[in-house]
Parts: sequence; C-alpha cells; structure tokens
Amino acid sequence: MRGGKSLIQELQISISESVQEYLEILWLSEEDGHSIAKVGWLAKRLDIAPPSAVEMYKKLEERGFVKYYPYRGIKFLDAGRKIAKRVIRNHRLVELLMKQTLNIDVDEGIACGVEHHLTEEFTEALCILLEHPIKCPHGNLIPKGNCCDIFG
Amino acid sequence: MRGGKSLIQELQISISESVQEYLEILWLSEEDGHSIAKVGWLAKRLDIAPPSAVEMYKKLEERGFVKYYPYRGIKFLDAGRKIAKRVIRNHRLVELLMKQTLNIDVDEGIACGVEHHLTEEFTEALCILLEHPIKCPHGNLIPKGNCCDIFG
DNA sequence: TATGAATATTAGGTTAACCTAAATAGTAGT
DNA sequence: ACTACTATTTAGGTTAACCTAATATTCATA
Repeated sequence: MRGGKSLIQELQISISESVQEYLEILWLSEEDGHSIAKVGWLAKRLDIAPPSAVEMYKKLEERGFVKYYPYRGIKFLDAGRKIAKRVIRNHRLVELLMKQTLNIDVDEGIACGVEHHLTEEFTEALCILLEHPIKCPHGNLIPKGNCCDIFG
Repeated sequence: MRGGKSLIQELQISISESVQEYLEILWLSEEDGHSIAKVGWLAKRLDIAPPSAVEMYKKLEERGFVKYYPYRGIKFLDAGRKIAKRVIRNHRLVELLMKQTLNIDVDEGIACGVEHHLTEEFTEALCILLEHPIKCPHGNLIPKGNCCDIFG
C-alpha cells in the first residue's frame, strides 16, 4: 500500500492471523520444553478441536513452515520459526507497553489481537521506547530484534 | 476471559472486525458530509464489490446498527454509531501513538489492524498519555472518551 | 418524459477456518 | 503380546465474508 516495507513485511500480508496464531502456539510448545509438539497440546491451547489443528498444520507443512510427522507431532522449519518469533516478540512488547508505558493491567486479549498487525518499524520503535527489555511481564523471554543487536 | 470488562466490551466480542470496519466507513461517509451513505461510496472505500456491501449492511440492519433504505443508502442507528465512534477513536489515537510517542511515520495498516482490539481501559490510558488530543495526524477529529469529559 | 448511463440488488458460487462423529494408530499395563 | 485406553486422523458439514454475472432501479439529460 505504501513504499518502504521490507520483503518479509510484504509477505506477511498473505499470512493470516490464524496462521500466525498456529505458529505462535508452536513456539510456546517449544518454550514449554517439548522437542516435538503434539496435536492435542496445540489444539487445547488454540482452543480448537484437534481435527482443526490437524487440518491447519498440514497446510502449514505445504507452505514450508513446519514439518508434520503424522501421529507423532509437529516441528518448526526455519521459515515458520521466523514468523512465530516475530509474533511472540510483538505480543510481549505490547504486554510491556501496557504495563510500563500505559500503567494498566496486562490484557492478553489486546496482546493477542494486536500482535499480528505491527510492522518491524513499529516494533523497533516500541522496543527502543521500552529500552530493549529482556522479559515480558510474565517473565518470558522477548526475542531480540535488529535494534537489540548491539546489546546482544 | 478475565473479570472487570464492561458490558459493551463483552458485547464487542461478538462484533467481528469486519462489522466494525463497515461501521467505521459509514462514520467516514458522515464525516465526508453525506447525510445518507451510498453503497458505491462505501464499497469503494472498503475495497470490496458492491454486492458484498449490500449483503453486510443488510445484516447490520437486522442487528439494529443501521437503517437501510434500498437503492437509496444507509444511515446510522445509535447502536451502530456508538461502535463506529469507538473504532474511529481507537484508530486515531493509535495514529498519534505512532507519530507522537514512537516517532515513526503513521502506518495506516497498523491503525486499521489494531483499532479493533483495544479495550476502553487501554484507550483511556493512551488518551491520557497523549493528553486528550483533539485531532489525529491527518487533522481529523478524535471522538472524546469518558476520560476527556472534564475537558469538554 | 423517454432513454441511456450509472448505481444497486439478486442469484449463485467460492474459500478459509472452524465443527462433530466415526475410524484408525499409538501406548501402557498386565 | 494382548487389551483397553488415549490420541490422532478422516470424512463430511457449517458459516462468514467475500466474489462475478445477471437483473432491476434510479438518475441525468436530451
């Protein structure tokens, strides 16, 4: 719609919020210590029926985001992890915006809704405002962005 | 999902982003000086085909958000205007967040994506942070919230 | 006031993202 | 290694939100 967007940003346009959420939950499964994500675990946290999860993760395999091992579980491929990482980063930075900048209780509904709509430019500016935070209000790690690199 | 949400906030859950957008554009038609909104005008700004607009505005009439005059156009009912007002307010406050707090170019895509996901608590905190602004970066009026009343 | 152009509506179809019920595969305990 | 239980997948269906093509209405102007 306007110039100046990165390639990945352009591509994100075709990655639905739904897809982003499925990948985000897969990230949480990894964080929870599972080397392979189980359909049941994912479906429960997505608050959907298992067959819906099966259907979507198969599509995500076709799109090269994950590897699907039938009856065994799902693992990230690099393309999928990259998307999830950005969504998780957005989510947790927005949580901190609420707590730190706006001084309100963290609202998960807002974080989940907003996380899909931020550009890298926005996220970087927010990250700088928040001084490159390490953790979200729940104590989870915030994946680093380009703007954090010199602090790495 | 958690306590403390207002009734209108609870109800908003069943108002899809799509519905919110149709009402938002109707608000813009009013702002543009049209006493009745034409399907063609609305469809163009929604970037959809006219029959899709007809279909949706009929549903919005069933839900009591608008009055539909076939072949003539659409007008707000109070319930619909109230929703549109909140969405517009969210949109324009988010624009100012970008310009004023984050010091980045205003990104319409972000404003359009985020505007549907904010609670009144969030919006009020943002409005206070921005010192109850009168206008968005484009010079359009920002509808006032409860937090602005003492300044009315 | 008739008529052609513009606008709006109806009819019928598509797709993404869900669902339930039934069938199949894996797993744990004896 | 069998059996009972749990987890996963297949099959088939639904709904919201779009679409195009065809039809109907309104509007502008001769």
